[in-house]
Amino acid sequence: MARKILVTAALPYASGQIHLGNLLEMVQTDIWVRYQRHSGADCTFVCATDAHGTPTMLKAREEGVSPEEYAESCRAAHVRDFEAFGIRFDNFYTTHSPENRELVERIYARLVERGYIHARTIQQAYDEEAGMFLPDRYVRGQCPSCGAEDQYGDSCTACGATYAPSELVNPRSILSGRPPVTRESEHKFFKLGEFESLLKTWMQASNLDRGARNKLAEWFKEGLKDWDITRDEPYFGFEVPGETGKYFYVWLDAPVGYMASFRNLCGPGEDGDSRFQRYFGPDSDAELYHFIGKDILYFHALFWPAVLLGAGMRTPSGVFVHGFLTVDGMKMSKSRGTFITAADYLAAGLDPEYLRYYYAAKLGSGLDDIDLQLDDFAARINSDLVGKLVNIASRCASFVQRGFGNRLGPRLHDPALYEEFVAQREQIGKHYESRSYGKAMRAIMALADRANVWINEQKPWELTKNPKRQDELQAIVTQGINLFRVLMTYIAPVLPQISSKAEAFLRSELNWNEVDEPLLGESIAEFKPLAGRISLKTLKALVETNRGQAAAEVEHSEPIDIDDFLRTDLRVAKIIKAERVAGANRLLRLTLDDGGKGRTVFAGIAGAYAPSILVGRKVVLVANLKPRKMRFGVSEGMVLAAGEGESRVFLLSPDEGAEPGMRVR
RNA sequence: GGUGAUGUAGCUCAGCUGGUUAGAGCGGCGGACUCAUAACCCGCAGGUCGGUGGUUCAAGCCCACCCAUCACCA
Repeated sequence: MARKILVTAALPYASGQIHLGNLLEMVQTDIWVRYQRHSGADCTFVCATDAHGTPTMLKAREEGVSPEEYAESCRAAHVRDFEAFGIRFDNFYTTHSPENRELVERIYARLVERGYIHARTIQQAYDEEAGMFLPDRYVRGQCPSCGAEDQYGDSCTACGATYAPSELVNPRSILSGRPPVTRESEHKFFKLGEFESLLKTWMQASNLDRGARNKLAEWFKEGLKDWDITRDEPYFGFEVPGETGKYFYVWLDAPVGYMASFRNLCGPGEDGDSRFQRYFGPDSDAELYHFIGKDILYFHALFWPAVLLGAGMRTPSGVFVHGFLTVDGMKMSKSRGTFITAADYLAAGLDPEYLRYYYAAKLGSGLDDIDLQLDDFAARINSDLVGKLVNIASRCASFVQRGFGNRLGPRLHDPALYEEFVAQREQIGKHYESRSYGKAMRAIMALADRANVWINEQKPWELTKNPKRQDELQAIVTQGINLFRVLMTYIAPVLPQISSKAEAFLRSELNWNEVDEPLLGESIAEFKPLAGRISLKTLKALVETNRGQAAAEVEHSEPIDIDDFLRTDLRVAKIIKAERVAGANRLLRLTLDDGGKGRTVFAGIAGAYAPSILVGRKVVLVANLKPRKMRFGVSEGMVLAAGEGESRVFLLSPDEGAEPGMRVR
């Protein structure tokens, strides 16, 4: 009996654009789902746009449309982006749906019935001009703890203190800019604390990573507090039945949105209902897994199972938590150009399959962050995917075509080797199952290495000259093609496009459970390159373009703390020598006195400065910039200048008295 | 501040319940081959496994402290 599995990925929020971080999760989930389907499980994958909440309401207002219309346009954009990356949902719905409303109301009614809801009056910041209560993030002011300016209402980015918005010094609403007043409001609370022991039991029984368990244990230790599940109008969401002007908090209806998306997929009427019940009924034997980022573990491993337990429904079989994506070792940032959206990636002409492979190669089961390094990215695609894997088909195909009219031979030359490849299926499957895709990729690439070595040893190119050994030659290249076929089958969950191209080439389906049967005696299609190389230049250009756009919106640049800034070692330096660089019309080679041994820096300022007027001038130098090898030599730093480039470049210089080597801060 | 995670060759990472000379891929250098998308193959160089102290016959792996990085704090 095939496993029945329902999988979800975290709901992307309406107002956000899909970026490489969202894609990390979607790709992780999609690979798992595809693997399950390949290996014979009945696996369903649903998701939705998280439509509700204050940000959606305000954005819609800004754009002069209804929140429904706005959320729908976001959903369309989400669908488009995910499709481009080969994410194969069975349903991508929205949380603003009739199914979701019905489920939320039903669950809430049960929680009320069983006494898990109580009312409490709270004090909350209120913007009188905007006429609404303010979420913590909509109040800014001075941190009560360290005095840092312009901090959010919930925590300080400078000192890390957490507090209530009312504690901020000189608070103001980011909507009207006026100081908020405090108003009372009655909210509904969910008694999370009553579920502590049930949650602990659930945690033991369910599939959670060690890291996630640790985190939960930490929260249990702190004690579980009641959860505020309502918001005041105006709000975009579902109204609480029996109340006026009260809405369910977006985080209550979002996870229910998983169910609602599935309910929608099941179809209307009783048939739909019974299918739905097979997955969500209390005696369901279906597995239910949520893929999420570590930032929303609290919601998925505490609130969500507790709500389900409270409503007498089944709980998730597991919650799979992944880390964040960093780019070149740092958080994605608009100003660094590393906040890359799905659309940016595609616009740069990069193949989505490559990102899928790269993520797969680096993903493990834990919640460690994944770093996207551009050089590493290019290297892995070019050497692993193209140089190793695809190359196997490429180097064998020419023989099959020229010598045998694209027909494979009736036998393999080395059946034992083929068996070894088949024998890896189980282990690789386990790696997929446990989400250790990195290990799976390594195992596959190790086999690809073996295949390439084997072909080298067989030297098929020497046999072409010997008419008596044509059968042997055909058996060798037939084996090569078959080894490729096995590997493509293994990697198919990661590379849907390339593997379907491989299927077209092999004129046969890649079937996980049938790799032990080699493809013999069949005729195959003419070989066409399955994947091309990428150049580092394209990748770098992607970041550069983004950075350029970011510069245009300075006011939105992300705040950094003083330590971030101090990592940049700025020094006063004096230009000793400045000379044009032959072959580069924008560069000047500057020899600098930096207070130490001196150094050489290439600066793109030739369009604006004649070398002669620079000598003796003092500038500001980025002293700890990694040396960069250029065609003309190594640049050991950077001099600071303002402007867009070409002739519009303006060097910064210190006032009189500053000496080379002085730190700038 | 509290808590958690991470720190292994230039880069990305493996290293099972502690056990012989610490591994792979990429990059670098040298060589070989020519079937293949300058791909593939062989060889070489590169690490006091963040630091200090401890437990042990034996520690990258266990313990303590410290340092650095990242994250979370509903």
